[in-house]
Amino acid sequence: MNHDAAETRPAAVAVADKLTEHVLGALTPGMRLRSEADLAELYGVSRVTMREAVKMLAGRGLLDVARGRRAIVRQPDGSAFGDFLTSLIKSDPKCLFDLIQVRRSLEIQSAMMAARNASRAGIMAAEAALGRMQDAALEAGRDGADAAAQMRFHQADVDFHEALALASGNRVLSYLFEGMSLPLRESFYASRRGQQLRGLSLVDSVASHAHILACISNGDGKGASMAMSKLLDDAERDIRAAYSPASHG
Amino acid sequence: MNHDAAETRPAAVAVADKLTEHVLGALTPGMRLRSEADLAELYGVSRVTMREAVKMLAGRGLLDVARGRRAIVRQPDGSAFGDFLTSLIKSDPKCLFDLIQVRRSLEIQSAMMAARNASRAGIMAAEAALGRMQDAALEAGRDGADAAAQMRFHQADVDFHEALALASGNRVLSYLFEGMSLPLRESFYASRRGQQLRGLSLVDSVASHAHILACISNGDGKGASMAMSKLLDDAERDIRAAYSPASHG
DNA sequence: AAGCGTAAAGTAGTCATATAACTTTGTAAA
DNA sequence: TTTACAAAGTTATATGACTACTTTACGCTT
Repeated sequence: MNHDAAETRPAAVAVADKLTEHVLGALTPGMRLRSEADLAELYGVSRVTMREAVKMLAGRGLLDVARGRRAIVRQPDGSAFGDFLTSLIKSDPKCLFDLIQVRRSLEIQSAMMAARNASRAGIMAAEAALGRMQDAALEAGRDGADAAAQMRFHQADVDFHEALALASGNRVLSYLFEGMSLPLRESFYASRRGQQLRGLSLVDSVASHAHILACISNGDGKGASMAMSKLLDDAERDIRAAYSPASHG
Repeated sequence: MNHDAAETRPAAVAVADKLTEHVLGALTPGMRLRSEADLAELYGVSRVTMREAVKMLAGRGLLDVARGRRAIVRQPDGSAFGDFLTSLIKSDPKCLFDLIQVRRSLEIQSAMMAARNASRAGIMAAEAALGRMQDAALEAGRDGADAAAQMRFHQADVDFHEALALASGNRVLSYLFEGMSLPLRESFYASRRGQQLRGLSLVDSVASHAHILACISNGDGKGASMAMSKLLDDAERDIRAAYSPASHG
């Protein structure tokens, strides 16, 4: 009998859906797919069509394809979300501020949950990131315009917040932060520019982060979330000041 | 000078990147791309390679491709995020609870901001969704197992929360809720099953939502966020009860 | 026996060409 | 003006060939 009753979708799309289901249902990250030729025969399409289906999955971030070797199933990560945010902000830069607000509430949640759930290893990871922040802050402090040190500071900053998300035990939170980190990098440098006019320095920022971590390791969720809230309020104020033309005379 | 110095990436990937940049930089949603043949010539690759590049962008959700008509630039929406969440939960169902917690903090943020920023039109949209919730709740109430009415209720529920996000003026929030709605649908039905054993009914849920909306239209952000927090606490409790084997005897 | 290098096989990447199927457009008839 | 239909535009799919890279296997050297 007829198996699909007038399939209207292109074969490549139909095959991509079947392949997606197979990848998600029967395969785990790191596993290799069969060769394109095998898959093409398996799904009853040509190699060209099969390749288009694979490319759609690759675009979605489900597969890693490389020359000469069979495609492998990707570990889930925040890049799909990050790509979406990047294109969104590129098409409407105002969304950067929307993102900053979203980040704020997620960070507060993250700090709260980390205080409740963090393991000793999780706290140590955050401490390590904090140490790297401190090192970079001191280096950047000696030379106010040390771009490399500022970059290291920002990376350590991101690492700190991702360590907190990891310590919270909430994987979705981790992926979200990972995805946000790239689009947010831009706003960081804007805020640094702003902070040269204003008060807060990198060293003060380290102290604020240290306070958050102290609350977390004491299991003080309320204190951690309040401290995080204040940290991000300050950061947002600096970013807005850096972007708005009103501040400087 | 030489422009690519031993290009190691496949041509399809390089072309996809260039096309992405072009789409994001020079085109707006709704615009049509040139024909594949034109693009292939423009980028100096064969039609096959060009099609693979286009398919990658389609997989990322940047383009809508259909047979016979040129590809059009998609309006940004939450589907890329939703696809990611769907595959994540499929590969690890525990992440559903992580998502529910993330949703909780975003909803609180949404309610708070809606109270501050909602226009009259935005509030009316939420009222309309609330009306549909009420209608569906009453219908479902007459027949306790009316699956169609429950489905309408859930859709209206989603509409209500998306209306709030829209009213908040934060586009990122809107996209996030849109993306979460599908993966969360599953948890809704689970909680309904739970609620047949427990107290809260659909009608009570409508009342809770109405209270939130009342706070928002009064500009009471604190009240709105507290009410939202309580609503979602109850919802999460029901969902956990429905999923855990411990509750029922 | 162990290590190494090279040949062979496996695999993804790219191309040219042909044809089918669908959409849009232009034109002529009602 | 509306409808019907033909023509052009465009995407979808297949076949076959060839290239370039990766992995594997085999035999040689040490």
